[in-house]
Amino acid sequence: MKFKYNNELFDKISEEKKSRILEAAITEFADYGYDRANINKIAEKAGVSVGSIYKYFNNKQDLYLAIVNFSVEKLKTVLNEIISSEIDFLSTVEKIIKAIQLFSRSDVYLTKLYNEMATENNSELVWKIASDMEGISANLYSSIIKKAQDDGQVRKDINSDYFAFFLDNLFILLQFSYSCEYYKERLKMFIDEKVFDNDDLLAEELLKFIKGAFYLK
Amino acid sequence: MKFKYNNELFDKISEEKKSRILEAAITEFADYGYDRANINKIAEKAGVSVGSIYKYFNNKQDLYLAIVNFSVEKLKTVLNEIISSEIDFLSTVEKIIKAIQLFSRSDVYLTKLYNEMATENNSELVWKIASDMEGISANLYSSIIKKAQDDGQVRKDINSDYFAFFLDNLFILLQFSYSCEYYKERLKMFIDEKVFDNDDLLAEELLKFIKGAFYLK
Amino acid sequence: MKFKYNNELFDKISEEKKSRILEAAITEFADYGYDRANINKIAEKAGVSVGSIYKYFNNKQDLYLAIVNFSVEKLKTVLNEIISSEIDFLSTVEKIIKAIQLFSRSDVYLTKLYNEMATENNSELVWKIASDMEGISANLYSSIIKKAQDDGQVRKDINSDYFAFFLDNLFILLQFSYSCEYYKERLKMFIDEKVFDNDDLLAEELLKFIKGAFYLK
Amino acid sequence: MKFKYNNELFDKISEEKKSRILEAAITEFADYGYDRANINKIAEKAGVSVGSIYKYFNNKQDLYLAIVNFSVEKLKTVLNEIISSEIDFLSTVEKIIKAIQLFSRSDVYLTKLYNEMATENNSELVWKIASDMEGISANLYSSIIKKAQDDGQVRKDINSDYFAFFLDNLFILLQFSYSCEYYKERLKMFIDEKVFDNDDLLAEELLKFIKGAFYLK
DNA sequence: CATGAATGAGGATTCATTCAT
DNA sequence: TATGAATGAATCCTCATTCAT
Repeated sequence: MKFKYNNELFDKISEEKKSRILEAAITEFADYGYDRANINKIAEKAGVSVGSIYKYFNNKQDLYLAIVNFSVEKLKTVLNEIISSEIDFLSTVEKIIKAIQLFSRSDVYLTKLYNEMATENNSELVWKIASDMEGISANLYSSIIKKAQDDGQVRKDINSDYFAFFLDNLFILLQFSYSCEYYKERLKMFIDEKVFDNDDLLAEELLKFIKGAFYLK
Repeated sequence: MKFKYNNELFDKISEEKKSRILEAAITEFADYGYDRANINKIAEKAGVSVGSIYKYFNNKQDLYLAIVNFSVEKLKTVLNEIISSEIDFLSTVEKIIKAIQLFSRSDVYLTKLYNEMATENNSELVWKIASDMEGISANLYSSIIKKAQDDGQVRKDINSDYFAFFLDNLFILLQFSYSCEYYKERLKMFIDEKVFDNDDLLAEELLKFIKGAFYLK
Repeated sequence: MKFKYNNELFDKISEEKKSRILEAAITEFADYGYDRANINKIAEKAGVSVGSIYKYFNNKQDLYLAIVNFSVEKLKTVLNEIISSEIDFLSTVEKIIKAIQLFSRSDVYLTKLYNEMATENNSELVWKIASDMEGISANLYSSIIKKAQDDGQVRKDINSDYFAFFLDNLFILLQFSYSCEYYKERLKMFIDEKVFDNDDLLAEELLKFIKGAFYLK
Repeated sequence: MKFKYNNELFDKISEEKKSRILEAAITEFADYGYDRANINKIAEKAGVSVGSIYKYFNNKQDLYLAIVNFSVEKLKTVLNEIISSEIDFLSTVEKIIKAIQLFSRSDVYLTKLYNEMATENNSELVWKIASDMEGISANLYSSIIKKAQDDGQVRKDINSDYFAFFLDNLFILLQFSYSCEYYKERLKMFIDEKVFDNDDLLAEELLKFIKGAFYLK
């Protein structure tokens, strides 16, 4: 299913203006959270009028959903590239971990936004967002695992859906731990202050963890 | 380190009134998030005056931190009971999983609150909260793993700190998946609508996942 | 030094609207004092929204400082006209006395405001206001006196700075005595109920007082 | 006329408790002004309960009036001592100036309070306060001047009531200039930063000013 | 279409005053 | 009489949204 949160007018403006608006919105929402984010400041940062913002998007929530959607698409692209490279399961996982580390460092705001979004209490909004992510990880991981099981790379006595879920859980918290203040502090408390200086070690241990879980020889 | 977010006056009032206020606050903060939570409504729900709330707590943030602290203590109690029961590693993990499932169902608001809290953008606040949780999971899990390694229950070629981190990640997202709207929707997408009707299956698969990761025979 | 307490937006609106807002603010602040003055009431009186007030001025204090500044400018204009008329010292003093009497009657609120302002306990605010008035009386009177000394109109065995200060003291309390409740009551007690019916007598006696002090033949 | 602003109960408590309450109130009112003064803080500072304060005084305004009254009495005592010493006019004035300088330095709060009080906008309150001060300066100065005129010390072509008023104006602003932030800044602008290091010079010049005004040979 | 000034409802916080103990 | 916990009205300020130009 595909949702559209912007009005037609937004489709017509220049790509440059579009991205100026999206970037401004992502930064503001990620920095202050949904509630404290200020539409007037977003307009100013983007160099357009508030009036225009409201011509492009019906309201604050729609603008929010639009950028969430935008960030999801960006993530999908990264993941799809990895998946389509047709390598073995473990290498795929390793690539994903590295990609998350890279992505979370460069696109901090997108991950913060994801976390912010997941906290949203408005249930209608939650449903819209969750649906929006549909298929992205759930089906993706599940099918990779099934394929790996067929190939004999992964143990067969596991439920691929549940294991896809656990795998994604590890990935999600990895992202948060690289982007969101609270989870960063938390990671430091588990390891130490210097944990962020050694991405490879973390990747290596996580891979070991996952490898064990999936019973890879 | 130990913080105290309420004023002395709060210590003096009846336990019944205390819990009325804490419950009202937890519900409000968990339902609406920090920003949209309304102190006046909390006071009304708790059956006290706003003035009293501000006699007990210096401001909205302190009230918030107080209930976070309160929920952390509640979690600690549950975990400590399990840990102190001196059983083998795998049984401990199993007990924790079951406890999370139970706790998350009964104390939905506490977990929602945790999620809400972890999203907070105010960095000073984040630091206070994170410090507050110090030792709870980080040291706890790490030491259990180390002990299990010494006992020969768990593989020795892993870094106990990192594995404690991954383990906690799985637990945290398990909690969220039972309490927070977004994560509930997400879990449904990974498995199906009926996933919440079969807690045991989820527990079983997660245990299998962790067992594999920790290389238990 | 020159301060600006309003935002640019305020400069752009119509003179009519500007003065509606300033008048409303002056009246409210002078009637109730800084603390009890109500921004919402000011907005209502001025026929604009609270939001607009806060677009024009950053906060209550800035609005207050803006009108203080405004009233100072008004006073300066009156004084400068008198000074620049190039008459002898005693005539200048006489003109100032008459001007104060006139001004205090017509612009009661400005003087009440001055008194209110001088009472302000917030020291940062006090410094801003005092600096704002810089040069208005201090340098003005002092230089007039010096010039009068050079001309032989005024005795030379006095310190012109101190005498300027004493002179201004007399002027300030004259203003208060015509505008502020307390000082009005006080004046009545010194003279009688009908003192305000005979401005000329007061002016005449004050002139006599000052004339003696400055040793004019 | 004599007013009483405290309830009978206040008369019965120990002098020590009385003065603890009055001192606390004077400090608070002078520091923060009538509006921002906090009755609960006054009670705490004085070491009594709020309930007691409200047993002793009907409300905030009455407590305020009571301390104003108290401070007036203190001033009266100082002035009466000077007046009753039966010296010549100029020496009396000199003594008063020195007394003001001394008093304003030691009892800063009383003078700040006077200024605060004089700004009060509530007209009923103003009338009460002004009446309270009745006779203190008005009649006092006027009669001294009349006596000095009879003695031939002071010129006879002046209205003693008006000149008493001008004289008191100079005294009042002298007090303010030693006690109140705004007037202190103002004095510095007339003279310089070091003006407060040389009380004698100021006294000398003021005496010169007054001497001239009163035509003393 | 774009602009950006104007709107006004909503919420955290304070503090004079009361009253049960 | 003394206490001090409880009350709740009152007010500054923000910001999503509108609409005249």
